[in-house]
Amino acid sequence: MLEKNYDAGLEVEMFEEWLEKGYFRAKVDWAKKAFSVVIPPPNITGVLHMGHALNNTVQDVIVRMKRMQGFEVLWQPGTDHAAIATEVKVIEKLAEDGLTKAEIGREAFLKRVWKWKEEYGGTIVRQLKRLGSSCDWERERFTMDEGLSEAVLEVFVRLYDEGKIYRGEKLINWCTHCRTTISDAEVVHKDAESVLYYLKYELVEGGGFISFATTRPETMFGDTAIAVNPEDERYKGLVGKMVKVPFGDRAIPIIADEHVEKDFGTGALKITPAHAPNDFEVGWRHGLPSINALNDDGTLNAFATPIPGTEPYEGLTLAAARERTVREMDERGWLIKSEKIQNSLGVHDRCGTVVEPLIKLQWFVRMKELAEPAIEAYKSGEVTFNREQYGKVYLHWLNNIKDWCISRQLWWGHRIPAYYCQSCRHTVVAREMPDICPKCRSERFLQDEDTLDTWFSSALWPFSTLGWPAKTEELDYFYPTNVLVTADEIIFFWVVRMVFSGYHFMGKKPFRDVIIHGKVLDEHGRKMSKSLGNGVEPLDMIAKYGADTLRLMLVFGNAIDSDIRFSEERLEPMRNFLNKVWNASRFLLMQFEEGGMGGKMPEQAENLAIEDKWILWRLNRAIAEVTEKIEVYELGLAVQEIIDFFWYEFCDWYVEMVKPRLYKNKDTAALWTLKYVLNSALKLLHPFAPFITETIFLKLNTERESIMIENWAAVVAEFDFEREAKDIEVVKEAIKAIRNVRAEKNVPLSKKVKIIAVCETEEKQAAFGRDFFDFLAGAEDVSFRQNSEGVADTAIPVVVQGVTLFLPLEDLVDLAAEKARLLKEQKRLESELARIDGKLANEGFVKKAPPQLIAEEREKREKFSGMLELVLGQLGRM
RNA sequence: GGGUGCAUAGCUCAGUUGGGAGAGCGCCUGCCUUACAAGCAGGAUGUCAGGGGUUCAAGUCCCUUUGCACCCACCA
Repeated sequence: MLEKNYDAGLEVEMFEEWLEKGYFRAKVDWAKKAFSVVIPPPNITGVLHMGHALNNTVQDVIVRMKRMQGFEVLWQPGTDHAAIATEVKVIEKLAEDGLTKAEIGREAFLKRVWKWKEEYGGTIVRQLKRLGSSCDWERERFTMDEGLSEAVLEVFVRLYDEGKIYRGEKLINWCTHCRTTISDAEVVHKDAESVLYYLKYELVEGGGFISFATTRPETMFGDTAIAVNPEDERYKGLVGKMVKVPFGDRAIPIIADEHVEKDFGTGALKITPAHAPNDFEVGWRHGLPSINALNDDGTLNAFATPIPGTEPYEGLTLAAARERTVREMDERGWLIKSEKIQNSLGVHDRCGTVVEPLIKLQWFVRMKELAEPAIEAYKSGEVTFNREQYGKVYLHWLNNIKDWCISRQLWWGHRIPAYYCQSCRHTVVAREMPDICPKCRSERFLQDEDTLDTWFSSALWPFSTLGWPAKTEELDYFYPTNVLVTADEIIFFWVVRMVFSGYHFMGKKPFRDVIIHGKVLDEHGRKMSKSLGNGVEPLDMIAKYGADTLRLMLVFGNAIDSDIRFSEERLEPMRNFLNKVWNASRFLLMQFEEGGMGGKMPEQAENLAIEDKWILWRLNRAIAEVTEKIEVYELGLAVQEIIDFFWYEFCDWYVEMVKPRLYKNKDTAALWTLKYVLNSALKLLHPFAPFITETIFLKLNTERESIMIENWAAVVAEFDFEREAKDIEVVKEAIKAIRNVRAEKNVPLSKKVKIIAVCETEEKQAAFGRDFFDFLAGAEDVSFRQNSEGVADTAIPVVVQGVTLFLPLEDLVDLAAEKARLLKEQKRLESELARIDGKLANEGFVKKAPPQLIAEEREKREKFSGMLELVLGQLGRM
């Protein structure tokens, strides 16, 4: 017997047992079909947030169903070393002890990071387990594991040998806060209000001026030209002339370049190749020198030459320098005016610091060629997205791809395997430090100080976790994986990079389906964030409601790709549903025990009643529907169908219908059907609510081991009881109509009523003769007549398809009211018929609509006209 | 500047090959019916943002207007 309420507190123990029994374990088994998924590895700095909860619920639902369907399922778990995020955390911790990373040195620092990882890195893994994630936890990997690091080395060396990795001086994005380069994908653009300054520089000869507009006057230390559009008549005479940069007293040329827009500002543009992407291009085209006036920490360096005779600029921050340059220009009359404009600023996605474009010597991956198979993969349908729009985003990014800056000035990460000969400066890229320089025979090498972008290693995740570069059976069996579940913001960082890495190194795509799900927002539709303090801890919700409830809430009532507004109110309906499941199960268990079956049930269906056949037929539909919806990753619709079936059909109707049979004689067919349907429904629900379904399943099937290793619910061809189902639907209509009348007349269910049913066919009689009318409609008994002759005029008529039911409620009847009710019904039926007749009379419809649909319309017409006839007949009687 | 998505009941949202507008919550009425009051039964509520088009048929496809959200971007 079950307790009165489900206790979610038992979930932890249950999970431990699943682990012990090895249900999540994946092994190569060529007799079975493989199904594999790689987890988007959470950062070791992470703690479980609602986004993770959603992401992992979706994956868990899919893999749990696949496992029950008989696939050999690998859900590959693991964590990411999260280079910047982790390094920042450890630096902060160091600061608490009054230390800096420079003070303790590289080796000691890395030791501390590893220690930090041991201490905190497993937090999120424990939390994922609490959610019920059925990963093969024995295969947990970490992006800095030995094996995965070997994969990184291999990839770097191979790409270098192929000429796809190079080192070069290019304009990169520099974060002055994190003191490292970042990739384009890590720069986010924020709208900003800036000031556009109109300045002028004096011509070297002739004493004239040229004016231009800029939002960054503080970069003028790096100006190496003034550019105008070649078509611009205003400046034609000036091109080739020199102007004086007041700061440092340099002279720079006026050049013509098509990049300059005549209509913006004054039509002239200062060119600072070292500090702006466009200017870098212009400078490159014109062979201009570039002057880097910035230190790594965002202060100016010695190239920031002041106006002769003034204090140095060196050491000033950019903000301070802007203020001072503008002031000094103004004092000399070189500031014409300033105006506010809207533009956008690139900031580092991790820390929010404004990104400075700088020229630096860095490592890059040449992307153009690598991107091609990834583009083709989407175009040919080898790799799909659950929504076309995400495919477009993916394509757009790949079509406009630029080389990927992969070196980072961090210590935590995979160190770049480039070695520089200390005597001849020759570069060797190799899996390990070379013994001897191939050029000068020197034996002294220094390894590159930089590490790789975190995403460099996660790009390899689908195959590095399976043992690559070794040739493993796992790779043969589980690669490519089947589906990747993630959020849209990760498409560029990760999805794209896994795809081209997969094609390049494995010769195959890394996965077939990419499922992009929405974000979890707070109840007002805002992002959950620490600064707003509006985050909701999944673990708190799990503690209060149980993991099953949270999981259901995250997928119910939302299309998979739309954002979810989280509110505790949304958890309650799911808790209520699970409570319903629990209590229905409790009731059934009571029946089975009282039925003296002691858990032993008949193996086969025998002597099924019409309602048994109906629910089995309806179960078939539910199984087909739920399975299909999960297959196409529409989990919300799958849950909707489970609830519709279990609650509104099985509990509200079927269980009520069979109560008389249970109470009277413990009807075996009813018991069998109840158990069969409940077991099947539990299986359908299991991927979403693994804990409660396991608990109930084991109580219900004491001889079984776990619901997890049962076969997925299957559609049974023998349950093709469509005719019975139709009759039961009419019975339901009738019962609803009777309840309706009772409610209107305020007749409680406890006041029993004799019902007279006027119907022709025996099947209808069989359906309407069931004794559940007592429970469901408060009927004392149902008697049948061929026609309505002799039925008291004071009986209330209720018309459904093929049947008129009379409720003799003499003392309550109000003839006028009943007449009005029937007239209303007549009107309704007539309008339905008019609609159908309109359709059927439409030549186009009859000619072009699918025959199936036309047949349905004809059927409806027959039904409604039959009902109308009955209503009219009754009206005539009255 | 370029692109994408959203607008459906009071609220939050489903509605995926175009074929009789749905759920949850809330609201109203009545029920302590021996599985469940976290429940049961009944009820009210929609110019599916506005306009145009395609089609026998449009919440669903196309165009357009308005409002909102997001993404990309080398707008000095």
